[in-house]
Amino acid sequence: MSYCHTCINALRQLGHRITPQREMIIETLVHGEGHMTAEEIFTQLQGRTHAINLATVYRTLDLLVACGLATRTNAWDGKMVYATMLHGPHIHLVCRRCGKVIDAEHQYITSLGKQLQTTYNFTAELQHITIFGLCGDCQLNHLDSQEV
Amino acid sequence: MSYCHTCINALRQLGHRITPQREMIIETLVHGEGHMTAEEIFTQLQGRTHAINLATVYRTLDLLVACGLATRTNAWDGKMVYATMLHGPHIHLVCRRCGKVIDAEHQYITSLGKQLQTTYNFTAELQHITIFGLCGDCQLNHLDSQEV
DNA sequence: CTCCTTGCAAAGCCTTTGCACGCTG
DNA sequence: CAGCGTGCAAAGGCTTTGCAAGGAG
Repeated sequence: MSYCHTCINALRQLGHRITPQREMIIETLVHGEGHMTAEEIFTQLQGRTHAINLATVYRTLDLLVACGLATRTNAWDGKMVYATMLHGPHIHLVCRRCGKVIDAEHQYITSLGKQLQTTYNFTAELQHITIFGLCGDCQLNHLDSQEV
Repeated sequence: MSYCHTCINALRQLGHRITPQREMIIETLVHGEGHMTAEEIFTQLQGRTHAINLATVYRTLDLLVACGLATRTNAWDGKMVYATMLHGPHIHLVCRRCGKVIDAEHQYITSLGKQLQTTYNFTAELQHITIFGLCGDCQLNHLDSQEV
C-alpha cells in the first residue's frame, strides 16, 4: 500500500474528512522530492486541475503536520518546506553563496542523535538537519564575496 | 580591542562609512546574546536613542553578513536571526512543541564538520546548527499532540 | 563637495484568517 | 442533514525598497 493511503487512513481515523483536494495534496507531497513548499505543491496541482486553492494547500499541510504525518521546516531562504515522514533522515548541506543543496548521508548524524538523547534527553528529529556553509565551487571564489 | 572595533575597522577597510547608527547596531549585536533579530536590536536601541530606524538595522545587518562579519539564519519561528562571528560554534536543540531552545555542546559536531569537508568538499558553518525535536518534558506528553 | 546612508512610507512576499457556500460522512 | 472543509479575498507579520534629505570622508 502506498504511503498516500497510509496518510489518508490516518487522517480518517483521526476524524478528518477526506476530500479530493486533500488526496491530491498528499499524493503530490508523497511523490515529490521529499521537501516541497506550499507554492510548489500548488503549482504542480495546477497542471492537473484548477479546483484547488493555495490556502487549502497550506491548511492541509498544516493538518498533516499537526497529525504527525509530515514535518515543516524553514528552508534556507526563509520559506516553509514540508515533507512526509517517508523522507528518511538526512542532512541538507546548503551553500550560503549559491544556494545549492547537497544531500549528505544520514549516517553521519545517527550517532549524534543518540548522544543528544543521552546527554540532553532530547529526541532529535533527524529527518531534516540543515547545515549551512560553502560548497566546493564557492570556496574557490570566497574572496570575491565582498563585492556587494 | 573589543570585537566591535574589529567589525568597524573591517567595514572601514572595505570602504563603507561608519555612522553612529552602524556603530550602535554593531555594539548591540556584539554585546547581545549572540543571536538576535533585527527587531530585538531595534527595540534595545530605542532605549538609548530614537535616532534609528528599523530599516537601517536591517540594512546594516545585511551589510555585516555581506562582509562576512555576521551570520544570518532562520530561527525556528521563521524570523531571521543575526549573530557575530564571535558567537562560537554550537548546536541549538529546538523543541517542536514548546519552542524551548537548548544549547548543546559543539564538540558533538566538530567531527561531523571534518567528515563533511572530506566527503563532500563542503565547508560547514558550524556556528548555528539547529536541530528540531522534542525536549524531555514534551516527550512525556507526546500522545496529546493530536488535539489540534 | 561627492555620494553613501538614513528615515519614512509604501510595497513585497509568504502565510494566515473570516466568511459564506458546498460537500463529506 | 450537520458541520467540517473550501474558495475567495483581505489582513497580517516580517523584510525590502524608492526617494529625497542628511552626513561621512
